[in-house]
Amino acid sequence: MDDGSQVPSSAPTLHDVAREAGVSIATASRALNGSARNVRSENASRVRAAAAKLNYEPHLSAQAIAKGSTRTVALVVRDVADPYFSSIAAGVTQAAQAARLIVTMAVADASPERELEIVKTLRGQRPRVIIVAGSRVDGTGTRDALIDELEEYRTAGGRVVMISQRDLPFSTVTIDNHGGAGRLARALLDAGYRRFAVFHAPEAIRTSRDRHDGFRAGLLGVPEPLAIETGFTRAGGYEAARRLVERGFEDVEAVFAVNDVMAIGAMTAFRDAGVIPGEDIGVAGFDDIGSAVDVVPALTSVAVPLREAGLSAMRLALSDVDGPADVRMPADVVLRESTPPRPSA
Amino acid sequence: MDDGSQVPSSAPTLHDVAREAGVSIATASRALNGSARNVRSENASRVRAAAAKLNYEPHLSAQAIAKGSTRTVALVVRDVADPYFSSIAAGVTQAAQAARLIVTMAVADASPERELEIVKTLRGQRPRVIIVAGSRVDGTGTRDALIDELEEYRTAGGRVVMISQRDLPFSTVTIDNHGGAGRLARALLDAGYRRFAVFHAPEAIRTSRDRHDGFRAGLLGVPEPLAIETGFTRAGGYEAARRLVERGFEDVEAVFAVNDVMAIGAMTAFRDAGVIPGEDIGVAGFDDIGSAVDVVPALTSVAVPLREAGLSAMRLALSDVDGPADVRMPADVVLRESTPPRPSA
DNA sequence: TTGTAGGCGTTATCAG
DNA sequence: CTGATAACGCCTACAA
Repeated sequence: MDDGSQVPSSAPTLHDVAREAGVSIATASRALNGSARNVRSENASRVRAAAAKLNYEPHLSAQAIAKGSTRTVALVVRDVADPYFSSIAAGVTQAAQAARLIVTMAVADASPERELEIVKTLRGQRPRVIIVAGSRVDGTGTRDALIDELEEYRTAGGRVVMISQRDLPFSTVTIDNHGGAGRLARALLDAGYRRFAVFHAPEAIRTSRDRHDGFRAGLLGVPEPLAIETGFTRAGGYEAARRLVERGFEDVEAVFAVNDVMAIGAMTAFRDAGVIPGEDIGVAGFDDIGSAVDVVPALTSVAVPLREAGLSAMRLALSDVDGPADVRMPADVVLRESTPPRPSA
Repeated sequence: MDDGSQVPSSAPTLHDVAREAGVSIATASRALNGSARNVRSENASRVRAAAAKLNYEPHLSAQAIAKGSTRTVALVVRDVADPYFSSIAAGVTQAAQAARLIVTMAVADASPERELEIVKTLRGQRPRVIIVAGSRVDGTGTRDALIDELEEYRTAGGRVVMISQRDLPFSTVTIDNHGGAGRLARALLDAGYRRFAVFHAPEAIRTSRDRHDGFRAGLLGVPEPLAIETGFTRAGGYEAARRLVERGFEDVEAVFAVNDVMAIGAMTAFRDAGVIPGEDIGVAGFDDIGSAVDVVPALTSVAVPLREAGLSAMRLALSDVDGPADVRMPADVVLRESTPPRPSA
């Protein structure tokens, strides 16, 4: 009646709960979260009842400043829509929710500058953890700035985990790119392939370089593969395949695209050009994303447990190791119809 | 020398900046963000210099409680790894970053209870906006609880936007599921198909039901399609196709799976059973996810601008309309090789 | 233009 | 076991 508040009354506070329960604000606080043992059980239930009645939810920001720490983990990815990153994100959020942590996500697009800027503003959140996923371009000046930024964050008490960015002074979850690609090379040799092309991204993209290098390292006693540089995306793969077809591909029996989306784009390009993948030319990728099995022919790839990588990253962040720790995710070859055994020439 | 702090000195505060610049805390605050006009430019630059030197970032939680509002957008999705949701998430984060907002993400898995719980704890963040994406099961008791929760949040000053959940008292971005499916039906009729099967999810999943209904509504003068209920996932599509093959499919010329991942799973199942999609049987999906064109035969689908939906959701949230507003995303048929024109019988 | 002081919603300390 | 009261880091009248 006399309340008359039609304005957006903001959410109830601890104060309201305490008043409703007829206790002090301190008691209410203790009953709700603190070492609850020290509050008379009758009062405790009064408080809980009041909280329930008012549908009270504690103000996380207020808690954060009072306690001096948040329950937030910040995740930086290059592109959420990319299955590679969204799988990692799924793993991270799963582990975070299990630990009752909130994950905030930022997208760095393709630019290292943006990534730096993001990490800067992320620090404002005072997250417990910052996880940076993504194959960052290295060699740029912003790289050092990024490291400084993260190191400062860490000395301020934060935890940093990198996914797939080795050689940085932080805990890292790495994918065995080099080894996996090497094993793929040998598997293809075993299947009878001898002459290869590699569709790779610019050297600055570490993941691409590692896979490319690993593949070449696995190749023994066969000619150096033809290297075609292109974008790290589906479109890149498509375009590289088209270039290969235009150039003529009599001297290549199979192509290795450094990731699956590129490989799938390449397969489509081949088909569009009348070249049948798996028949006229072998195709292999890396990552073993879900659609690898739905494509025709099913794509030979190297399986990387992306979701697991996200889980591991959180685990690494939460475990209280002192120095930077490393976890290496396996990468196992999965042969499928896109690279059928080839009668040795 | 006398400082002796080796412990994780926490991040610099405004206090530190002020001291470094030799001004009061208030002046520092004003120089950094407030109506900066009222501070002598010399002091202003001293403060900025000090902030830069200390690498100061304002504590967002502190700002939040001081100002009484955050710069956070909370996004609830069913599964980040699903391309449907990750595309929406990409749109949301893009728009949010443009508006200098932080997005926090929570994953509701498959359970409505979990969704309710999430929205509850989300309120603790006091986000400016809550966006709920995903085709929620309706008819459950938790549905009403969810609505209550969100309504309370809104009266407390928050903004709510639903994606793809019509008939709720909130602003909504809907996909034209019914219309799109109807147009697909007519396009298939035009292509000469007459007898259909529909792979759909349980009735409680609204999106599935709408697409199913829309498809039937578009069918004129042909027999009622065979309905096969299954899961809303790739595995569901696979399994439904296998069931169809086992049952015998002489009486069906094409199947409509209510989403692309189901359709793609179905195509793989057909192939595994020796049935060639696009030749022995037509297949169509819905969503037009990226891999629809990479699959063979390329999948006929209904294109839904998912990323745009995410952008629209943010726009809706930020625009200051009074009542719930609605935005409807178009859904356009894309015919591809999985449903080649069929010589009318 | 600047500084002082009070307040935001919690937690934590410290007497009662 | 409970209740004042002082933080936490920042913003913003209000006063100087």
